[in-house]
Amino acid sequence: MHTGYILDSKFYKGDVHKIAECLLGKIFVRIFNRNVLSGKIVEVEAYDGLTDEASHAFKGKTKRNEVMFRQGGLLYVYFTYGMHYCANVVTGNTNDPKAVLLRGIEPVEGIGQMSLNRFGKKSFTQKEFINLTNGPAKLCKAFGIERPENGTDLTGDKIFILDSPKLNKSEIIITTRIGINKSINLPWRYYIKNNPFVSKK
DNA sequence: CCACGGATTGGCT
DNA sequence: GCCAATCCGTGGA
Repeated sequence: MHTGYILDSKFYKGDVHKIAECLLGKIFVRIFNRNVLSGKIVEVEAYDGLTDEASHAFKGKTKRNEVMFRQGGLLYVYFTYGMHYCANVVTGNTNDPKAVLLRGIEPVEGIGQMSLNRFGKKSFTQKEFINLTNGPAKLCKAFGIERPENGTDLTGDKIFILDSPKLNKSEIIITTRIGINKSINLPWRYYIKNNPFVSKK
């Protein structure tokens, strides 16, 4: 099944930017109805509720964003555009609202189930394969992540991330975030060069 | 109370 | 490239 250790609470307590970059190449795992769904993280963005106007937490704690204000190592799931869920890894300590948005994952295990979740059918074309998880809302759909998963402890046994060797600097692109209107010049987006499951160039 | 827009996606021009 | 879909949080009257 898997190799590598489950990332522990210490990992998630660190600096959000370092964690964002470190998460590239690691394996995101969800146990879904007894099935193992997993994939390699290939694209992320960092959000800092204290200094970053684009962060959901910038204006303070609300019912929606309260998970971001808790300890690092939880999953922050939010609902947007009336139909989509997106998932973040919460980092840092209590009342230090920082998180890493998962924007692209390369499927590894449970691909048939992911297709079922995403398209309502088990088989898929080559084009649909890329389309399974190359976006923040797409990957949530494929992994079956919705409102009940908000606040899930990533050091538990339902959703967790497996360690993997550190990537080479030359494999990583660092650039500005996408889909936002504020703090648009911060270079807080990280992705793996040439990976087809990155949402956009 | 109402209007507006969103860390997106997919379909159509 | 443009825009509708569709819920919900936020802000102003």
